[in-house]
Amino acid sequence: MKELVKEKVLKALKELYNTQVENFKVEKPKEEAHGDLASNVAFLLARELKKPPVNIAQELADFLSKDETFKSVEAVKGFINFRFSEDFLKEEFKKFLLSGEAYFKEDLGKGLKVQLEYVSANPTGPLHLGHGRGAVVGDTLARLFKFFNYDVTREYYINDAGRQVYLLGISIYYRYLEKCPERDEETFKEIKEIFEKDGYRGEYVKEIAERLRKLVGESLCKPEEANLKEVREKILKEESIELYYTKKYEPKDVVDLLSNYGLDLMMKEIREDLSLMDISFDVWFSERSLYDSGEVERLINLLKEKGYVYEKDGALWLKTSLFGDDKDRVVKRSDGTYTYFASDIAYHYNKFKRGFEKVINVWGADHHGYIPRVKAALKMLEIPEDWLEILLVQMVKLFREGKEVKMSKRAGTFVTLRELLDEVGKDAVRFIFLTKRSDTPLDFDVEKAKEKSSENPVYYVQYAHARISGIFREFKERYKKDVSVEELINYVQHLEEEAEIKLIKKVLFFKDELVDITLKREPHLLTYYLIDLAGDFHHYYNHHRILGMEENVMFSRLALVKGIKEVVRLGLNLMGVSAPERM
RNA sequence: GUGCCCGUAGCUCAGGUGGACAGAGCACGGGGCUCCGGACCCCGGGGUCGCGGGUUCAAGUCCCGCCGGGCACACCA
Repeated sequence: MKELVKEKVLKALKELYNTQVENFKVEKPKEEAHGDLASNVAFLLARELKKPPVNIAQELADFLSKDETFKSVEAVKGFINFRFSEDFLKEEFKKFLLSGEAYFKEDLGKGLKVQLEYVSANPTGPLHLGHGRGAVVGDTLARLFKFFNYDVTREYYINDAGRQVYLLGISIYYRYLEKCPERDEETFKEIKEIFEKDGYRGEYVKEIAERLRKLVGESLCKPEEANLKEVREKILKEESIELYYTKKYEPKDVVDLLSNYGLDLMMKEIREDLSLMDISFDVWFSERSLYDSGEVERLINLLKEKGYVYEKDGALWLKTSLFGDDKDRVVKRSDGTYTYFASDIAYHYNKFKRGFEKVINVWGADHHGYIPRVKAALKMLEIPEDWLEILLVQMVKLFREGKEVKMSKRAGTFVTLRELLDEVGKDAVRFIFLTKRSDTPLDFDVEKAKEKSSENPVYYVQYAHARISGIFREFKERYKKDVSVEELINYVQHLEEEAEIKLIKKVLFFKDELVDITLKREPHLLTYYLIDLAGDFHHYYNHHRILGMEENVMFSRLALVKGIKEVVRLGLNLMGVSAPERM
């Protein structure tokens, strides 16, 4: 709708003044009294035309008034207020009814190759609420991009390398050794020391250790007597879960073996958690593969050739401070190993080489200090500045009975994403994660999420959908037949009431809304639109009967609610929330 | 200490590339179908948009300072 008006304004400018402006706005005014859409063009032209905005607005309004698209075009204090004619709106609404969601599609993306990377949680523990929020934001954006014809790749970067993976192995081994009837005390002491300092203390580690014990018995209690090869084969043979890391990587010692085994189990958990939320990925990208292929090393060499690497204190440093970072960063430690930053640059370079034209990373907000160094590295590689976009997602706080549930891995009061999903369900989780701008912290009230009332926006919106479905069910029941949209569109002309025209507008404006949400990367606005639309519908429904009215009234109203249902369905769908036929 | 984000009604928050009298939900008070789903609807009171300057025809929105809150500042990932 906005585009249409913009075009008309541009045409008018050309005819009246033979001029063009770029950055004028056509927007939905806050006040309905100011029309369906309003524009500020006149203000922007005042200087060039050497006329007061009020006069320009008047001239434009007079000119555009002739257009049948509009019921009225008025100049008010320099603004131009547009009001669509009802005939135009009804014709558009019919088009929408016939074509369904396709009516809202537009070739925004033009097939642009976009990669969205999100979640990418460390495979050393279960997903927590923050990961879930990132997952929902990323997934919803992916759906929106697809809708507008971007060529989207959804990717999960698995941090399966480095010290954390080693610590996972240590932690599993510690929990395993704890329960050994007889064990090598020397080894136990050594492992225990590392564990107590940096180990993962969650229950899930114990579970992995127990699962391991079932497979291999006590054969790892005394590592010097253990036959690593046999143990590994035993695991591969007995374990019912598909093992990737355990199979692919020859372990150098027991801890290494357990690291791989742990990774396999954790990744399985993570995939399951995500699929419970209907979230899936096109690519699962392994950090370790960047080392295997030599990409990390080659990348550092490339940066060396470009003269951005120097040695200090036995380590290799990257001159990120040249490109806006606070200080230079280590890429290769004095012990010869690479830092996470090094592989991360290689990862981004890899994305670039894969031909993505736009890359969007959805990161936890605690990573914001990390952004400048990544951006600096990309500049060194001469990758365009706007190629990488980073969206930060703030943490989620859990509230139960009005009190914050403090999360601490150590205290054991850690609520996982899985637990929340089990308790309140996918729809509520996905919807509520999108009820706030993603860059501000979110308070998640468990009781409200479970409540089936207007306290809970999920139900409010879903209820609108179910109610409309109910109307059509009842129609079929009473009249023993279905109605097709082809029949319904013939009655659209009979929608005359103000509330009905208002609803038609609301429905048709969904397209502008979607475009806006996509370009601004603010999927939370989807929830606000839907709550608003659902509210308008509930209001309408409470004041207007549909079934049993005389033919023109009944069928025109059926057409109207059919359209609303379709928009609610599409909106929920883009958020990955179900649109139930009954509740 | 430095950097980033935030401060809008009693509570939770929209609005933030400046634009027309500041919005919603909840809570609080009062009301609503013999009839399509009451998980709904209607009415009401409620705000110096943290404070102080500045830019502008126009500031909740942009700039500066201050106050209050969050996060980040490793040869961790």
